[in-house]
Amino acid sequence: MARWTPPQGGYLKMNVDGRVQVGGGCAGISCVARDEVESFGYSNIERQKQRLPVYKYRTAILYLVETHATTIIVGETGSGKTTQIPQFLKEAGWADGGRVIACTQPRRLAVQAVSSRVAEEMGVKLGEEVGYTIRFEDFTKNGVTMIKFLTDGVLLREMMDDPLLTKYSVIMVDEAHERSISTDILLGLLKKIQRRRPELRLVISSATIEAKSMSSFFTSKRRRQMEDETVGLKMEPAILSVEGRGFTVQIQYVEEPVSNYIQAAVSTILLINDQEPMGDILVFLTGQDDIDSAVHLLHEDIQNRSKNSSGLLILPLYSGLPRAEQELVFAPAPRGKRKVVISTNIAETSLTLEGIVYVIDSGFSKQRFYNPISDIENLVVAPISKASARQRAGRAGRVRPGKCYRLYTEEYFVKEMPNEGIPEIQRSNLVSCVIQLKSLGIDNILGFEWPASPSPEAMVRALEVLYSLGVLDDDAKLTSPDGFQVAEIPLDPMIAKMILSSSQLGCSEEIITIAAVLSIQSIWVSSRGAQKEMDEVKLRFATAEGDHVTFLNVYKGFLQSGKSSQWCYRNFVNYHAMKKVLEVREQLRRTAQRIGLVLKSCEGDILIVRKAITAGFFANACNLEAYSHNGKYKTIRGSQEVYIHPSSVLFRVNPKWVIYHSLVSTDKQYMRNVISIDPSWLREVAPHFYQHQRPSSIPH
DNA sequence: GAGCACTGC
Repeated sequence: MARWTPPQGGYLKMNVDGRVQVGGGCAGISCVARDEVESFGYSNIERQKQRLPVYKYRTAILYLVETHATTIIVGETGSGKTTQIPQFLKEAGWADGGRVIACTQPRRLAVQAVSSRVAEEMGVKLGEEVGYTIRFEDFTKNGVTMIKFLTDGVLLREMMDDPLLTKYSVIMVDEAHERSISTDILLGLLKKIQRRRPELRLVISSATIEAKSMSSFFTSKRRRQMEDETVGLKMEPAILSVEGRGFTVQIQYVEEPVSNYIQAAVSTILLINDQEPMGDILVFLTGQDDIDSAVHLLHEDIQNRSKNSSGLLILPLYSGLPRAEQELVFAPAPRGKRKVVISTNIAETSLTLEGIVYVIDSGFSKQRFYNPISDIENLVVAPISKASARQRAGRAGRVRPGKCYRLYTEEYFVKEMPNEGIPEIQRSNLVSCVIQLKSLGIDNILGFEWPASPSPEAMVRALEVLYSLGVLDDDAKLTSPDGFQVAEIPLDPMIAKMILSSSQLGCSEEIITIAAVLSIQSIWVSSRGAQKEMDEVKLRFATAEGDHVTFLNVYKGFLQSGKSSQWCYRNFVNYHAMKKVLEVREQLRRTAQRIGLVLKSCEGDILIVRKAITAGFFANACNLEAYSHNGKYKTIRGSQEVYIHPSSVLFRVNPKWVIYHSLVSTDKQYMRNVISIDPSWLREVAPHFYQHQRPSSIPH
């Protein structure tokens, strides 16, 4: 690779816009700051609690919650809102009489971290007065737990049994500014619940939320009317801001737009290393490729100029990295070395690194966009929002005053960068979301009040897909039993439908294994280095039927080895992933039994396994183009040009008819996880879907 | 013969 040329005669020129107090941050984890955790003793804890900014708002918060149906708390990093507000509420009696205070988080890790911190502060055992629930883990005790932390996804599942969430007196929705799909669905549903349960209190908490738009969402004419009827309770939300406790972060912008942000990032790292006092550097790039080339450029520089940059400890960070390598970023740098973490968005919210003093922000991240017309989700590099930029900058001010180098101009930041990102619900396939609402009895999906409405096209497309799966009827109501059963299974409806069919066909044990494997990222060890060797090992499990059947062979081998980690290591299989497969599989078996499915093995009759897969994924059927030399397929439904991904066991095998699990779009559309089928099955499992196809594409 | 931002049930 060519050596980079430093732009503009050496280094980027930065201008300084003065000192800017930066907010944002991961409230969940950030409240458990190191200085708080490392001290002992009740009085010490008490003193620390009083030092948190939120402490002086205690009375105000309790008053607002008492008198308002909804209270919006805008709190910056380190304000203490997540750990303290539930305790304030409990002390004020909101958990009396067996009622429970709930606090939701978007991520499992945050739920665990925050709940154990709160249990420690209250001097109780986790799982008693303070508990938590995430998928696979329920540390709560009925009648004992007063404060319960949970993911918003778990709370949505709870609504399927108890639509009005009657055991909760207050529900605090934390990190609402992240606008995840679950958070948005939850907010829409909570607004509805409030109409039926005026005594329920909501606390919406977030770092950088546009509080006014959230407030207007929770305000409506009908609500004002209720206000008159419910004496003393204000329906219009209260808004309270709590300052953070982060350090000042000085922001620097480039004077001219940069053409290559990877090179710009690399030269900025070297600039910091030459000119700035010690302190670790965190760089935000978009993905694995960017990160790898930045790491490469830096290593080249170290070799060429050995002196200056040899003091750098360069660490990549992204979710696909093997666990051990990921953990390196948490270890402090050796004496005299400066740590440089080059990361994706994972360091923006999910992971918190201590000791970062300098942040370099490329201004971009990878974001998912869904096209309802083609029904394809794409991952594209897109500009971030001001809210994200502030969040990234805030990562530099956790231990002492820091600096953030933005690789874009101040003018761009002020004039062009959007204030907030597009909520996930407006960028996603809505199939799961629609069936969830249907199962909660929301019949008029198109009339549902969202904090941000998804496009009608995406909504209609989701309804179509669910109709074709036979889980919605002509009136868009859940069918019985299929629709209700699919809604109960905590996976994508197409997977759920596949499981239902497997119960009828007599291969549910196998299909549940396949469903578990498909629901985790990858069961293979990621190793770009030993690719050839890995491909060869993979052939041991490969079958002509396709990837799904290959998964069955891997699972079988794993069980026969006695679930051995050595076996996994030898076979390039990710041991942690396989443990997860076992866990998901167990949950699915329990769910299947609960909803009355038949658990049965097909004893090697793979044909019916492929039929069951077809029953869920018939919409992803593709036909190899006649006389195609390069493995070109066309989707039957949309005549999209697609290819088998080189990681598939069917790559270069190119069966005439295939079904894929998902598409990845790069220079071509690649099908990942592919299985060969007999086209006659398509009409068998989905006659309604295939009867109106063009004559040329009708399977015979 | 190529590459997967991040979550969650």
